[in-house]
Amino acid sequence: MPDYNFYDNVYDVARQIPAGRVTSYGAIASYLGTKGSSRMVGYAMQACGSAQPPVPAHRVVNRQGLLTAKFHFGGDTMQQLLEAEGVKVKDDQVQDFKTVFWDPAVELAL
DNA sequence: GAGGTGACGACCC
DNA sequence: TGGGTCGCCACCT
Repeated sequence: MPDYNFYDNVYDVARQIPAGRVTSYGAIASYLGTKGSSRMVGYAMQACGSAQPPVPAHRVVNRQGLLTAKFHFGGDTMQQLLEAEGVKVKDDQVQDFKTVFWDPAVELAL
């Protein structure tokens, strides 16, 4: 791995999330080998606004499929974006979460 | 240089 | 089954 930092790694994985799919902070953290640092993933997302190209942070939710990031988007922006991609969102929670769940450790495995 | 913070997760009761 | 607490590690002040 080159000079890639933890943030860059998180961004890289998040940008690989296909539309209509979502993943969790822990899944990304685990894929990066820092599952214990799930917070770091979320923290990195906080700075995703400065990342280039922009990171689809709206496709990243917590382990419960809850739109925790929505609170930071500042409105229903996150839910609107997810629904626009085909992800059903109800009560700030992703419907059929396990179905639309995109695990980098599996999809990007090998 | 040290302390506090945080978009989470897992364990314990 | 649900709520509360601790741990984690990088970034900011």
